[in-house]
Amino acid sequence: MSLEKSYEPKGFEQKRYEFWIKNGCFESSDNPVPGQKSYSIVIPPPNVTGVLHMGHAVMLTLEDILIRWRRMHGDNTLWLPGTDHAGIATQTQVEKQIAKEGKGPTGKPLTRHDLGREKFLERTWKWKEDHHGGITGQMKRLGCALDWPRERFTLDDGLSKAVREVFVKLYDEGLIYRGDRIINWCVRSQSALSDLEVIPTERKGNLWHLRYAIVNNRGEAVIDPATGKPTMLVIATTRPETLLGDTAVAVHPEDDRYKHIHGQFAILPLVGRKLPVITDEYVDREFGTGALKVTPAHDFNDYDLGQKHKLETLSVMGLDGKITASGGIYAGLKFTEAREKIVADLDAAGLLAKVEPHSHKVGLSERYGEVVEPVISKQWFVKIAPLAKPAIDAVRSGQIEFAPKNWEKTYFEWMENIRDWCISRQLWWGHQIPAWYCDDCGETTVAREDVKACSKCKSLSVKRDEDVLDTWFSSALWPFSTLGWPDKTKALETFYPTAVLETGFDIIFFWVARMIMMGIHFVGDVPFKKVYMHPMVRDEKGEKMSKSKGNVIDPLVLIEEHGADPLRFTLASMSGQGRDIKLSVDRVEGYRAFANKLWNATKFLHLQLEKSDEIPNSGPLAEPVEGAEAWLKKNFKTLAPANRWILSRLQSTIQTVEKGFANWEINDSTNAIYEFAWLEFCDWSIEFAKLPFRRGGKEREESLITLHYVLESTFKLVHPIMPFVSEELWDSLPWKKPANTPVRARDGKPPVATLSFQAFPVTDPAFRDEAAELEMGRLKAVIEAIRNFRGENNLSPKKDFVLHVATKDAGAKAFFAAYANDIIQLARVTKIEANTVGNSVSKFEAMIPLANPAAELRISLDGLVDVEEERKRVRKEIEKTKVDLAHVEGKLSKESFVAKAPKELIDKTRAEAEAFKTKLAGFEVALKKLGV
RNA sequence: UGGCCCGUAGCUCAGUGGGAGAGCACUACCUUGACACGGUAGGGGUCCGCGGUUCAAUCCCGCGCGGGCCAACCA
Repeated sequence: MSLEKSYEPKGFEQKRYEFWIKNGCFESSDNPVPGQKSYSIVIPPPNVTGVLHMGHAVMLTLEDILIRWRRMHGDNTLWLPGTDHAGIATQTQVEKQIAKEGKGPTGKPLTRHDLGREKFLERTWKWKEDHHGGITGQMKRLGCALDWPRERFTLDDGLSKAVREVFVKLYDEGLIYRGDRIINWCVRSQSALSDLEVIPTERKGNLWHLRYAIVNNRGEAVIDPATGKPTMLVIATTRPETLLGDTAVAVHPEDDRYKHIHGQFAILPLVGRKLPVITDEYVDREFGTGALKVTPAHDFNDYDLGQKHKLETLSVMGLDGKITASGGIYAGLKFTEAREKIVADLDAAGLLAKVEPHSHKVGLSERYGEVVEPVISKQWFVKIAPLAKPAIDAVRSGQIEFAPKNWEKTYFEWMENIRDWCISRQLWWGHQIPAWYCDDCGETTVAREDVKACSKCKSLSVKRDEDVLDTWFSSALWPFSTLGWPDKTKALETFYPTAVLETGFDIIFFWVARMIMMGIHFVGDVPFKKVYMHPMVRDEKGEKMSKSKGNVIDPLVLIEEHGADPLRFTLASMSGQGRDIKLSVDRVEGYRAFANKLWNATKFLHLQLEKSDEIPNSGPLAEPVEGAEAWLKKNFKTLAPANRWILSRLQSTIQTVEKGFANWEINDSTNAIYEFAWLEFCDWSIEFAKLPFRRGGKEREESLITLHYVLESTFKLVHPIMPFVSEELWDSLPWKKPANTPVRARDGKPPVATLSFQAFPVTDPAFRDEAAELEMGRLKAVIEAIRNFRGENNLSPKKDFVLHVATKDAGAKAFFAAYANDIIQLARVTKIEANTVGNSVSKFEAMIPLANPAAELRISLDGLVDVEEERKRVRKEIEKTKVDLAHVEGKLSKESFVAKAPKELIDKTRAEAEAFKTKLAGFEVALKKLGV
């Protein structure tokens, strides 16, 4: 099989993916073979109508790496795909669409109410069907090894059944209740929101200081001892309109300014209502005037205060965004209008002490960015504390581990201060709450099956609750609902608990914590054993990507331009960072070059394997009958050092890559592969092999077998990260085996040639060779010293020169005898001639002293380079060596170092000092040779 | 206010209790039979500051400074 000139991902990515799907490469089994471990990950389901963004790309890449890696290790691997119905987001999109289509009966744009619930849901389902292929298709383009036949959707029948089961059970256990509570109300969407869906945002506003007259229980003014006049309590507020709902004022019990008003009453400005003065340590004496107006119906903290002090709760702000009838003369005004009017009226009445600018946090709807009002409303809640406790314990006891570990702290902090979860939403797109209210007796019936009659009075006049559940309610069940729960399925038995939950830290509370609670409560076991948090992707400046800023880097564009693999490699290599990834396109281009490098190395190997022209004994080479690996192992001792060296380096690489995958340090894996493949294999191994390739015969065969084996191993190592290009190149190799994971062989499926079914490399001590690594290190240093001479003198590679070598001992002599040809080849030397120590080869010469191998290298400068240039080079070397020597000698001259440092370190340092001295002396001689 | 993360070459980032690294960018030379998405050589850093522990600190500890995130009861 011949390869294209260079890496062009468009030519093969789609084809490869189709091949994997056709052959069921990503499918898992409910019946693993005996002894086979199962490994499962459920995908964090993206919004079904969404478009793939960078956050998805990170998540999908990292999960795919784990899945492919475990599959190559022989596990029964399930990566379960699916999508989320995303209540508000999807409903809003459809509403926007129908609004464009026409006008309703009142002449306003068409709303969902004009269509009616049934019609609207039909439209939304169609919308879902139309868009579903978008996001799933994009996952496929990224190369995700998802088990597609098991794909689920949070509103499908099975999941709906699970949702219903959970709701009914929690209701029966008293953990779901309906009640009037303060909640976040979004006027725009006419729905309740959970705390998490409200984003506190800094807004500029004012602090209005209002005057409340203080009276006793008989209505007489209370005299302020400080002034001798009737007390006017000044209270600062950012929301004057809420005063209509005030039912108390509060001061700190220890605040001396206000001790005389304890137990008295305040007259509510404009309204005239008598409010009790309460004391509570919650009040901050430092803020404003140290006095607080309490509006239990429209502020979360005031609500708590109200509960504690048994205050009346008076709703004055309606769900329609207008002041309610309780607001007296202000009834019917919008909140903003009411504020203006009330402030004006207060001012007119002389009750406005002062106004000062003040910025404070206002809750905005996550979805619409509009102000969210705390109001009292009848909603459904999950009583969360009893569920949270075991979920906290599971993490504390280590049953679930977070990585990075510090996220556990965040988790605990939230879980220990958790509020009840408001789960009802006034939407249509979602799981409708399975509660029916009886018109006759008022009973609430909650049931698994749809209800026709009241469970208490049997009346047929029952109405179903119109609301749906928070989207996250169904997401919380995802790890087990997708596996068939509440039925006791084989899938559940095989794959629950899942191995890993991998996601962004921004949904720890929305999703991760809730899955843990629900999993433990309903399945009796944690839903996953590990939680891996990946960083957020930001732009080059570190800013959050957003459409409005126009700084979005579209992963699909990057895939289109550079291929899925370079993008994946980039994201994986940046995954080790703390919380943020600043993505730069440069990096993607760099890894595209890496893919191209692999491509060309493979092309070179093909060329060599097939070569049959002028060189003797160099026809197409077949794989050794026992296989390359066995052959190499058998002949390892007699292989050329360069071959033993790269095999040994491969072992270290395997070890690092494996450790990185296992310990959630995937960037270590990517770096190890990159450095091995490029800096060791391509830069040195291939270059060393060119000589034997040119000569033909046994040497050529040995190097070919080594290179083939190492390259194939590299493809296996990189496959989880870059599945497409690794498979394309691997498949082109002549000696590949269809399948070699033991599990696949027993699985009854026909073996197809794919890396998915290849065993992931495992380190083999038989291929470790420290002596070869040491020897090659020396050889590389010799070659680099000569290259440095050439480079520093700007010597064109075309300029030839002879290298004169004077060896100082038998070892050095043997060394140069063995590697003369390699040095000639790689350092671009015409030839090597033997010389004796100290023997000049011309009037001006470059002399390169070597410590190990002990030798002097000489190059005549006649007609080659400017002598002054070479002097500069040598002086530079001398300076460098002097700094090095001073450093180690400084250490050795300290008594405390010699007394306390480990012996090996001292020995090593002494040896280094000797080597630097030798080198320095050598270069000083060299400088003299240059006439200095 | 509390918690967390980050501060290393011009840029994006690795890294280690014992002489500072990569990629990109930059300079010079090179179309050498895999690769110009390439090769070779090179320049460039008080590893944020100040203390402490240690024979030895960029790394560990403390205190600052700067940037970011999260949770929040300052109306």
